[in-house]
Amino acid sequence: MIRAKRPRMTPARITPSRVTEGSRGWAKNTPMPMPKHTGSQRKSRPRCASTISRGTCAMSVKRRTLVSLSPFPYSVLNTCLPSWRNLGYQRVNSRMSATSSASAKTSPVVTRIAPSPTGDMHIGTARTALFNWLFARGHGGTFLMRIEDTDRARSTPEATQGILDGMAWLGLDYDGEAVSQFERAGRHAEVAHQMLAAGTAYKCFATQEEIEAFREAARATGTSTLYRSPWRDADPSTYPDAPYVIRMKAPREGVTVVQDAVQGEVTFKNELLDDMIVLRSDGTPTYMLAVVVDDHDMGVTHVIRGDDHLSNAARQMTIYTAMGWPLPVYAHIPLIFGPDGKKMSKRHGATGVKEYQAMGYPAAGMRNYLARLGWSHGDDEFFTDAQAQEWFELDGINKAPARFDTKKLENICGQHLAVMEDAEILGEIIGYLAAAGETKLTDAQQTRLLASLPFLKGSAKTYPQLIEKARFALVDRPVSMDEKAQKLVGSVSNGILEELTPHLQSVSWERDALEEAVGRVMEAQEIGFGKVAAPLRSALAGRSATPSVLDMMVVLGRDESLARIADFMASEPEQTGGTA
RNA sequence: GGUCCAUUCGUCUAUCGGUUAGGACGCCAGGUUUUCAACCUGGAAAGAGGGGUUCGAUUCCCCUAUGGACUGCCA
Repeated sequence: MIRAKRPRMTPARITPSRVTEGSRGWAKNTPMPMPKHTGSQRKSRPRCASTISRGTCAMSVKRRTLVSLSPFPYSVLNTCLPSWRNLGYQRVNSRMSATSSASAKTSPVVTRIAPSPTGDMHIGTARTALFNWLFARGHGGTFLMRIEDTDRARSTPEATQGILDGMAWLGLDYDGEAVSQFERAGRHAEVAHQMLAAGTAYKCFATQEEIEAFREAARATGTSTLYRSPWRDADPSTYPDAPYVIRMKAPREGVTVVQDAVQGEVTFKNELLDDMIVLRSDGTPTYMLAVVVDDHDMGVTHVIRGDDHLSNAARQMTIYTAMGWPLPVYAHIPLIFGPDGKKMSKRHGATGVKEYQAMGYPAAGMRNYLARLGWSHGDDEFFTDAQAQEWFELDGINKAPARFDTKKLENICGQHLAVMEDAEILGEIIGYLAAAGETKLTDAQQTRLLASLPFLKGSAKTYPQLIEKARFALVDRPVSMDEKAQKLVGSVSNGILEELTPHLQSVSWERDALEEAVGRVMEAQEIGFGKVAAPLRSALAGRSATPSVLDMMVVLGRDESLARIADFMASEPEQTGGTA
């Protein structure tokens, strides 16, 4: 089945490939990409329309794959899926249950990835993005991108670009434009003041020094460091003429229950929740406010994020309550650990998405592995994007953190490489070489590489491995020999090749015919295939470990193959030692 | 310290009260072979510990241990 029709947002104006130093990735004061869900739009918007214009070479190849592998009619999905109907959307808070459960049943899925551009895109962020992408795409929904750059001191354009590049590499296409959270500060402040006016938030004039002093003392005496502002119920007539922050007037009694699609029902005592700051004394919003306002304004229905945000969810709910907004479905997914069970960090080697691209893992394998890390669909290990989209559900996500296992990543990558289209592989190799800072392939090298892929791709797991196997096709004459290849050369090597040459010259240059030619030498000399292959291998590739000698000759062609054999015989006139 | 979360082969996981606890990666042993891989066959390998509930617990509850997250005018 072809998923040619996919609900799309307006075509992207900012694209990963087009965002460069001069361009921040979004326009100032652009409206939020509010999803418009109508049946006709869903049916009439071709999925490829914006993707082709958006992509790099590798991307568009990937996209075509996605489309061609695509799964099932949208209508089927809506009828059989949402497990969240039973989980996240039923609010304990009776005030909200009416609105939220109603919207859960009628509104299509909208998810988002909201990374903060303060460093390289973490592999865990990539997996969170993947889960959101899979969920949205599998449900005919919308997947949005928001850059959480409200921390002006730590946010950098480079990191933003890195995120967009990482998403592009992984083939995680989002709808609409990337949204800058910082650009929306005005709207956030507006909401803060609305809550202030409504009395669900209050001005707090405590200085940072005062609060820090309080915490210091609390730590010293071992009491709670939770700050209780004296301004919570202060008479406005007593307000000083001084900078203030706006804090939520959070409930202090009872409990807040987070209905989480992954974690289940998680209860927090309200007395342990603080009156979090939503607007700083300089008038800028905090993350806690911005994330809620933006998720609401963007129409996000499902918040799938790392479980380090679980307790934040309880606190953020007070903003939803204060504004009377329906809650999204929460799904807090466990973090990824390193092989030693500790949080994935630099100590474990690569943590950045970019690094994985530079190590030469195919993106499809990366997606498959990352999806399988902490999520399962029965015993399925190897699957296409289309299958993952069809199968992905929140209740398939594990609650326990999973460890990152490079061996399994490689294995999955190898399986994907084996079934990928040659042109797609070539495109990704070009991307890999660029990411790794290696020299580009010449046109001639690309041609030979492409010709060798059909028999090479089944045995490599990563692009560096593939390139190593294709080395024979990438080098120019004269072919230099390494030590091991040298050792395979014996005193009879030249004799064998001398005898082989006329047979090769007279044969039609096809695999079977070449095999026959080798066979004639085997017969005449009464030796096995290996005996002939050894010097031939050294002559053709200059290495002891190579693809099949027959395959190599086919790829190299008659002239090049014979020339390499002639080179070999000319340069090794006095062979001695080795395995004669 | 407090709050919250987690715990099935080394690793990723299946199981949704009754199974000889299944699969995958990795590992080991064979096989195939034109070198290296790949591939094929087989094998070893698990319910953290202790209490309950139940006719019956890996599965439900409690405690302990261990690991993790949060506890900012960071996100």
